[in-house]
Formats: sequence, C-alpha cells, structure tokens
Amino acid sequence: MTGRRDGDRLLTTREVARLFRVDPKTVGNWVTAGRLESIRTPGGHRRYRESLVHALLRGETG
Amino acid sequence: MTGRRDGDRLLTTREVARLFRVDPKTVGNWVTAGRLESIRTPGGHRRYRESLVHALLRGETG
DNA sequence: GCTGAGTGGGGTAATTAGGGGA
DNA sequence: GTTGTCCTAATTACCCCACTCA
Repeated sequence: MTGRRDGDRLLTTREVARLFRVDPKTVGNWVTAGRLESIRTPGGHRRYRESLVHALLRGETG
Repeated sequence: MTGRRDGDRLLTTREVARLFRVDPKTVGNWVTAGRLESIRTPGGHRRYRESLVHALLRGETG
C-alpha cells in the first residue's frame, strides 16, 4: 500500500521506549548509533514516525 | 479508539524462558529454527508478543 | 516561574546474542 | 533433534548529575 500518508503521528522517546520494552536512554542510543531514524524538534527533542516504529514492531526492518 | 490491533505488550527472552521453564538459549533456538516469531530491537535483542506466547502456553500452535 | 519530560554525560551491573561442544 | 552449559562481545538497565525544552 504505497498510498499511505507519510504524515503519520509522531511518537516521543518515552512512547517508543515503552513500545519496545526498553529504557528511554536506549532509544536515544539507537539514534546516536544510527540504527533508528528520528525527527528533531527545533528544540532538540526527538520524535519518531509511528509508521516506522510500527514497522519495526512487526518485524519489518525496512 | 485508535484501534490497538497489534497493541499487546512485548516480552523479553528471559520472561519467555521463565514462562516455558527453559533456558533463554532455548528460546533463541526456537527463533533460529523458525518455530517462534520474534521482534528484534535495533540493537539486536529479541522481543516476543505476549499474546503469541500466551497462545503457545495454552497449547495453540497456530 | 513552575512542573514534567527529554537530552547528554559518566559509570557499573545485568542481560542477551552467538558460536562451539557436550 | 532438542536442550543446557561454557565462553566472549555487544546491548541494555539503572544510578548519579545538570541543563534545556514543552
């Protein structure tokens, strides 16, 4: 389904951490290690695409 | 209601191993053998759907 | 200004993945 | 063929701190 909107919701670090059963620190570590895509707010906080996170949770690494 | 279709919790390898009363290594072997579904964290660790594990615990192989 | 959350650093312990052999 | 133990390397968890952002 390529007709999916790219403008899906954005998840915070805490939400992603809860989804993956990991520590929020670990999620930030994934970004630092270049293993996870993230969007930065102008303030420096990270946001993650819900579709990307869901794809990871479904076992689709991309 | 956003519809949490896949919104079940994730279990760690240790939790699954304790549930099945086996070694965590054995749980990993199940994944390697293609007999158990698993989700990988960007770091390579495995996570398992609680609903799937519970179904297996109840004797429902599929 | 205040609260809650996020970031970044450091440090240490616990858990995990993977290979090999029993 | 499945499981459990040994080993090393990597990942993760949790503690502290201070500062910034929402």
